[in-house]
Amino acid sequence: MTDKETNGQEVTAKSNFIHQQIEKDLSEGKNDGRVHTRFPPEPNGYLHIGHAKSICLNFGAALKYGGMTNLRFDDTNPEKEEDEYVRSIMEDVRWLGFDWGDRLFYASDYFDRLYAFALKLIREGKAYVDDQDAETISNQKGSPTRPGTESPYRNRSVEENLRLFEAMKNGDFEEGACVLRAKIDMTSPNMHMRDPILYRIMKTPHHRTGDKWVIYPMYDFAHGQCDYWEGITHSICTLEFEVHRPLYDWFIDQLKEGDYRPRQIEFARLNLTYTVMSKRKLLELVKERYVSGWDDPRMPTISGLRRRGYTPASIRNFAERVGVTKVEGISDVTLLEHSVREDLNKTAPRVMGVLDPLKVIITNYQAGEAEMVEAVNNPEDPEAGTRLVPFSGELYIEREDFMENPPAKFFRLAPGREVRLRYAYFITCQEVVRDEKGEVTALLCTYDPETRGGNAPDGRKVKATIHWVSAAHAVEAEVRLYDRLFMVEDLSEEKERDFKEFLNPGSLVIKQGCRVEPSLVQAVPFSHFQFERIGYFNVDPDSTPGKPVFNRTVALKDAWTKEKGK
RNA sequence: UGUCCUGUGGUGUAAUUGGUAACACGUCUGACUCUGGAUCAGAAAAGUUCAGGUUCGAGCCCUGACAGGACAACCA
Repeated sequence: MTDKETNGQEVTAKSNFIHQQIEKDLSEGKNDGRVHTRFPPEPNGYLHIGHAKSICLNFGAALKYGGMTNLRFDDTNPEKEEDEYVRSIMEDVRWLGFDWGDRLFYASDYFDRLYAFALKLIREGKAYVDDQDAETISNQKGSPTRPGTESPYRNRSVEENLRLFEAMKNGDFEEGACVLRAKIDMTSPNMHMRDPILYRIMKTPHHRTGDKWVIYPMYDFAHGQCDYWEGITHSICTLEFEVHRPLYDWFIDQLKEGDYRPRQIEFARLNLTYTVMSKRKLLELVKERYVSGWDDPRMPTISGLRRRGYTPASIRNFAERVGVTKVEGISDVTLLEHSVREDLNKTAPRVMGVLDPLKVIITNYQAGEAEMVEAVNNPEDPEAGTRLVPFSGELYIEREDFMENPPAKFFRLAPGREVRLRYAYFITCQEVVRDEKGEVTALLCTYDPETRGGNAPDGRKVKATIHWVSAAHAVEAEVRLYDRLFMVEDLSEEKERDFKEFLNPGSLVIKQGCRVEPSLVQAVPFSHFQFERIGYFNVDPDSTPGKPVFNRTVALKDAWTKEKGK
């Protein structure tokens, strides 16, 4: 990880409806003027760009109003949760530039208190053990348009409930034999209020509590209470939990002693064009090897974006730009791409690299000789200085930069035409060399020694400047070019077919035999570069000594490609 | 045939809380340039889902439609 740990402070959050609600709460003197948020991932997968939005929102709001943010793992389902995910989530949050201080919690930290709270509800006649199976309970729940009916076990005595619940905890029953339910209202128009399940029996070891428990609380029974015990004031979550809010509030009502109470506020999750954002689908892509892993650079995961070459600042800026609302839409990936280009343009050192080499022989250059030319490291940053790049009579240029029969708006090299080799000399193409199949294998060119450094003393201009590397000095590299993972813009509109049918077969193109300037031999994994005129690249950890591997983060904006498309 | 949420340029958001639609990305011009990058200047693009109503005045308030979404896991 070579990106600097910024703590996200420089993100001056523009206002949104959540900030407005926080300000209203503050002005009404709620919760002693405290603002305390939390980021509550379930450790059942890697974090993605949608989580990044939530992280920025939660940590950002606390930063803005002088509050704090807790990191809390919502680990109430041992069947899905693993330590690997816990590890990766912490890494990703830190990498994004946020700090939860010493406030690292797990829902499982509260299992004892949750159990005690359940006991209290039973004693108050507000919870009961139901012996029915899942299907029966589900049928009794009714439907969104039809009220539910009460369980025959609903009115058991407090004593019996206490005894049964303890037996549940002691492992006296099999999985599925019974559950603990809240006694609320089976006719409520809100399905979540129809005697929701509080505890179920699961004889699966938990990643943190081991086999201490065989009963586990449901999300609804855990989340709000954890918020309460941690002193959370604003519990920000996504829209699908909106219908859970009355239940969230009901539990808080049972728990609350003073004036303090946490408040749940929902916002629309992030959707991005040409990708999927559900952990279930991402897990499927990983498990079935459609991608190389959670950190495959084509994945919208934070680890994937990191490996692809995205920077924390670019992701934070993106999160800021998409804003926070309750409108479910889909944001354009090009906005994300714009955010990295903007950041990398200011910070990435420029280098020269040729993806598809075409040999150029400078016929009037002394064979076997070489010299160093000075190149600017970053025109956007004078502090970045300059470097020396070797030049010789045998070079490689980009195959795309030469056309034998150039169309009107093609400005680059062509027979008889003169162009500038960046930071070096003007060259003119004199002759095209081809193999027996007619394939162009080399170009014979002449250079003008007077143009050293890139300018002609006689003031003559060239239409184009192209990049190059010296054949003898260049380092061979592998370059991985990425394109969108899916071929359709909005996957949510393709409900009829399996999402995997829309995978883009060309999302990864591996190019071997690329040539990069020698300064790149020892490039450190995860460092960023701009290959001049091509795009931004990131060193992949697959690199080996002497054989770097680069990932294309994003291409440079390219007027010629656009012109070609016309 | 329910309850709740949401409808503003192509996309994402704004609109001093009732005062005459703004910003970003994208698109299109042009300038500049040793990256067809960056930068700079400018343009096109919504009259706010629709219909009524209140008001001197409505994207904001009211009513009713319409459209999209969420909710019937012992998932979160």
